[in-house]
Amino acid sequence: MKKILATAAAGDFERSDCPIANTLDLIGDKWTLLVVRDLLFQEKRLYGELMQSQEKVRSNILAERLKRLENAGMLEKIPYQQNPLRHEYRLTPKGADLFAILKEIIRWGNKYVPGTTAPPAGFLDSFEKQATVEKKKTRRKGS
Amino acid sequence: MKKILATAAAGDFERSDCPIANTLDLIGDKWTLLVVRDLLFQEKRLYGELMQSQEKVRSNILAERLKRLENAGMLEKIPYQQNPLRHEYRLTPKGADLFAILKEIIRWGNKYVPGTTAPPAGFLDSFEKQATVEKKKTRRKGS
DNA sequence: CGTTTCACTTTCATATTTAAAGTGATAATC
DNA sequence: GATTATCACTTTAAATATGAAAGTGAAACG
Repeated sequence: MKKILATAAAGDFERSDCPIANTLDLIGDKWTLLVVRDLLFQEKRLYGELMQSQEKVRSNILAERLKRLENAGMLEKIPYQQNPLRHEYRLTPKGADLFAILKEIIRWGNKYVPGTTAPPAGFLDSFEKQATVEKKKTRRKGS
Repeated sequence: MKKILATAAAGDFERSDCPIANTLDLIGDKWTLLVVRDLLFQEKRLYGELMQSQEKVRSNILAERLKRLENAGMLEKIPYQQNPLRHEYRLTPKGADLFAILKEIIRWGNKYVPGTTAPPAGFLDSFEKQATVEKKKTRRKGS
């Protein structure tokens, strides 16, 4: 009666030993990298915040992607209160390292897809190699 | 009786103005970038060659992805003989520019997915900014 | 006690993917 | 010259994933 929740990514055997194929098995869809984008660039931490994306991700898809990212060790679910139990999501170094991929996707998109907005100058640089470092204090509650 | 073949990518309206979202609408799946990989790094040009991928792409998927890439202006289908009409596939500059994204995906995969093979040293550099330049002559048939 | 909010989960219709077989135009073999 | 093979796809049917919407449980609010 459970549901095994083993959508590849887990211990299913690989399609090949190609780093591209294996990476696509983890992030090769239309939503995963948007979640990472929000966690990384928008510094969203809560489920409700992640639901606010411009692309209107559906609740079931978001929940499933968060679970996948967590299972793959790219995301951590950290409890920050009891009653009701609530947690925040944070990228691990593995997840935050997707930054380099995201950066090139942004560059390509801005160059070839008309109408896409470019991040303000210098914006990406600020995430360059410290993406996983704590932001300011640990900042909670008050935006 | 036709089939409109308008799987997003075409003139469907966008999810947002985010370059990541828009790029994912073009390449955000498990196969498209593998096709680009073969065209770019393996220098495959024919349908039959592309079918040989380690990941065993299905014929219908390959055909559909080639069509999508072509519709999106990332790929050109160039006839090289009549009777029977045959063509080769070549990336346009837009398609070849996916190189930067691929390179970061390879880097990430090699770093975080155990068992993935890394390209030989210097291999990627040779594609750096001349990815679209004609390779050698135009080489056909032999080799 | 009744209504809200938050963080999901469930359900169900639709869309995409997988797997496998089929098709049409030649080219090669018997 | 009929049979078989090859290439480049297409079609079909079943399995899986996604999209849209409604539902759930545990507080917190009024």
